Amino acid sequence: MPEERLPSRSENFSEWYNQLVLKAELADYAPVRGTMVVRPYGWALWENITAALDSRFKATGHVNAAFPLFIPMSFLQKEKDHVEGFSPQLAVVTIGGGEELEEPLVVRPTSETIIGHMYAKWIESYRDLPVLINVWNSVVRWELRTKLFLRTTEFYWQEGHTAHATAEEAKAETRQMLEVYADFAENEAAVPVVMVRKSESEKFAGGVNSYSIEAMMGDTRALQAGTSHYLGENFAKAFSIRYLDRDNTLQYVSTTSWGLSTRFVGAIIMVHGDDQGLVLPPRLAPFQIVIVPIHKNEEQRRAVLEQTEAIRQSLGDFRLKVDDREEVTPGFKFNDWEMRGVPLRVEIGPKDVEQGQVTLARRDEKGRTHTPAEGVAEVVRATLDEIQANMLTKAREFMRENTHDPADYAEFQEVVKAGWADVWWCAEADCEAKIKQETKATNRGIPLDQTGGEGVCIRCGDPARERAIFARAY
RNA sequence: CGGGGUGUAGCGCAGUUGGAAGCGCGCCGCGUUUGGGACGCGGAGGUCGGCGGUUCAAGUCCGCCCACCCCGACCA
Repeated sequence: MPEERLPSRSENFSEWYNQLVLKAELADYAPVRGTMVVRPYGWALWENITAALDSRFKATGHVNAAFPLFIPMSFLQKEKDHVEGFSPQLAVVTIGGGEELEEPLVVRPTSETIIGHMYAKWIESYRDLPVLINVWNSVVRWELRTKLFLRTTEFYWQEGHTAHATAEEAKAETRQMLEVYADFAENEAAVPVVMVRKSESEKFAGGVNSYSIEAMMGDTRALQAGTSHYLGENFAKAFSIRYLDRDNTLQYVSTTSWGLSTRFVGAIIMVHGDDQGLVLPPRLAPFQIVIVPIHKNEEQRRAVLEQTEAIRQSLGDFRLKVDDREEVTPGFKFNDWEMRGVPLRVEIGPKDVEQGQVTLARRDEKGRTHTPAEGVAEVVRATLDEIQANMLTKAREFMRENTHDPADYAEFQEVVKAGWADVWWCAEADCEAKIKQETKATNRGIPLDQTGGEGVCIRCGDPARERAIFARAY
């Protein structure tokens, strides 16, 4: 049954990814070009992501709200860089109820403008600040080249929008949310990331500074996995968001925005997946455990199912699936759940019942172990924790091994073919553009954690005060 | 938008000089199976992407259109 297998990651990473998304039933192509259906298994994963993030947002004082899908075209035009950046990607509604509209409506590509408009109405005094709102929604960007989860015409995400009395406070918020994303990525998804400041050419359209978490995929390409923008007073001025301070002086607020999307599902797939399929981190997996009962005859069946039910009850604290399908063999189920990335498989067969044990098979490592049925919950809990930690360690190791410090530009050109380059950079846009042209590697950003000192630009040799990461990116 | 490719059963594909629409997987039924992707027998399932043309006859030849995929430019 060759078609049941995936292409190997080494032979065709892109095809491996596409087929895995379809076969694991995370998503499917929808009728409109570039759009996707997130299937129940994929959505369950996304729900766990949203829950982990949402609790962090709430813990840092944010509240959720909802804003409209439609935005008047004129709103987009109020911030010059913003409209320039997003115009090519807009979906626009010109007809409503059969009538040509007075003013075209943009299907939101992001909500800074409409939220800015409302903030102008709601904010009058320093007592109204800060405003810390997050929204869970979907947005539309007419992308030219799409890929399931990584870049789709419509995508699901959260966008946080905050307004502050001072620039310092807004900058601190920007940084705080970047750290929230990094914490989520590493501790929930086992995805190691580098926190960076984006270069001028890579930053958000209309912002002052953009920051992101960058993750290394299994083919060493970089993925921008979450962003946090310091918008300064740009949107405050465009939408006249002002407040009276203690001294009765009219001031502009400083705003931020930050987002993390269904793209992150793609990151989890590409960071952890192997030739067998998905490998999901226990903290986010829709099913942490799958139980596969094994039996030959009716007598065994009764005994095994009885034991299965007992084990299931003792594992009641976990997200768990019992695969009691009669029409497929155990071997089929093993492969099936490995494709779907369930972190831990519990096998219960006649031998196990006889021995008073269960068989455990970890998704992150080969091999099986046995553990007494008595006290299985403690062993399972410890094993899931180990898997979670092991996945992060392995991904960190991979990132470290494939991040290089080339001595000169010739070596740089070599290493970025299959890895990241962490190098001194002169901070000139021109140099950045030429590097992109010559190597296809883009500036992923300036790591916040700098080694210090100074050097010379990897390309032009001019004095450089900062190091940047260059890599081919998704 | 430029370059390349593909549209035939749910999926993957074959279909010769134009002459009766097929194969594998999946699906349904029955039986035997079940510790790493089981097997036998019997079945269901088709506007051959669309429109037009050539022809006694078109999945096949011609024209136009549409959609999707891959590679680039744009991007979370």
